[in-house]
Amino acid sequence: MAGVASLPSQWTRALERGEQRSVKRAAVLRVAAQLFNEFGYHATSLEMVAERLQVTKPTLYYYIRNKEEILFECVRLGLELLRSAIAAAAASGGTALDKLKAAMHEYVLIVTRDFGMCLIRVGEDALAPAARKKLRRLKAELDHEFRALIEQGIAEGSLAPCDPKLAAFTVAGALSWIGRWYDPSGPLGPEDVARQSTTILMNGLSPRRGRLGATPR
Amino acid sequence: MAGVASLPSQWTRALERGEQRSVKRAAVLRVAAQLFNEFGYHATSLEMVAERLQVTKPTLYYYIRNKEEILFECVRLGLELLRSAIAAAAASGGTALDKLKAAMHEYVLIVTRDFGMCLIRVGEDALAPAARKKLRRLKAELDHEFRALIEQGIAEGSLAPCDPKLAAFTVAGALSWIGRWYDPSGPLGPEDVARQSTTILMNGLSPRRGRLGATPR
DNA sequence: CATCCAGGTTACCGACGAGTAACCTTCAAG
DNA sequence: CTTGAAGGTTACTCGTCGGTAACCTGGATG
Repeated sequence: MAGVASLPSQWTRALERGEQRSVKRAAVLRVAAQLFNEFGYHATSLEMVAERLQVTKPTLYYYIRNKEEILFECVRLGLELLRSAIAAAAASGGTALDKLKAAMHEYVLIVTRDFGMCLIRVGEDALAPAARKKLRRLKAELDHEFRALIEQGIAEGSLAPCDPKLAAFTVAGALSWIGRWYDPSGPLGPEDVARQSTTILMNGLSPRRGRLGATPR
Repeated sequence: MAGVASLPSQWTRALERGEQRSVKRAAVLRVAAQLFNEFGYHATSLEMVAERLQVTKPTLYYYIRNKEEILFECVRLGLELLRSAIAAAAASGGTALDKLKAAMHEYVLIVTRDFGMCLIRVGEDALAPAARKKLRRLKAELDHEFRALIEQGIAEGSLAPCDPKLAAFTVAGALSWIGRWYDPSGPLGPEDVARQSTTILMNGLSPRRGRLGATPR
């Protein structure tokens, strides 16, 4: 902001305009995501999106190309959030177990928020094959990173040996599903849910003998 | 069948007609569920359903009232299957842990099939409030039975102490999610998936000390 | 043989929602 | 002061889809 103020006025104007534009575009995406989460993609009309933004439908087309692009971007943003969270966890210090726990925690925080929820609740099924393929690719990358974390943990002995593929699916599934039922206006905070779910997934339902039993850390 | 053959012909005729009718109705529901699972509720037109059944659209209205009824019935059937499976598991002998394992196994088998998958993938969100409420109620019952099984296990010491509500959500979530990615034409059989997922959920990702560690049974 | 009806058809209606065309307004720039 | 573009509006098109009306047909029934 301060640095921008010393530039030629035309530039700052242009920048401000550009910012305004992307800010508003982001608002369109966020509101759309919320409505998609509430009513589903097909049951959400662009008129509903426009109404909640206090504008008329054609205005939306100034910021987006079409309805599909909205969904694509929402899902892409959700995936991007997850990807960077997992990457950050993987790049942090500690054992693979610690990294995995951190990743799982962040995962929950994301799928309980607009774009992450949209990724989970709506999905990319409504999109044309080309767009769907791109998102599937992103998903595959994500799964790969997640699985790598598990494999690493098994290799170093901080995780129990198991099929990494199924383990990744199971864990990601349990965490993803939270995005289906979680209600931000409900009694449970995202942090609580994250903590408890990850604990259960790490320790399992069966009781543990020995002093490792009680929820570690 | 054999008993029916000795009845007056009018009766058997009427019965046959009635059977025909309900058989065909079931076919409508099943095909619709498959299409819903593939394309989503709103993206599936009744014409598509009719086409796959080799009839025309108005014919469908001889067997069902409207599109909403189809979805309602599909989801209800899915829930009914789950409910009876869990009830059967709960009524079986053995420890609560055994019952829970059995219930989880059956759960997977159901959500990888047409109606169970429809319950998971489509859900009741597209329905009018009244119908939605009924299904929500069924879901709540289901959750209750599942949770009771967990509470029972904790009480008798065959399960580790934890919040039964979150535990039920986490486990049911992990298992439900399978219905999202499972592909019947893929390499993994439902049994394999069920076995591995339940094992992971029972034992957790963290390694277990002591001889209980190795995947039990 | 006339009739009735289950089970299906063709042809249509009405609503709704995505997307577009053409127009209006504000405001910075020359 | 006019020009031009950003940002928005009203009014429309057009395809699709849920649902209905009216009609056809074959076989059991009296």
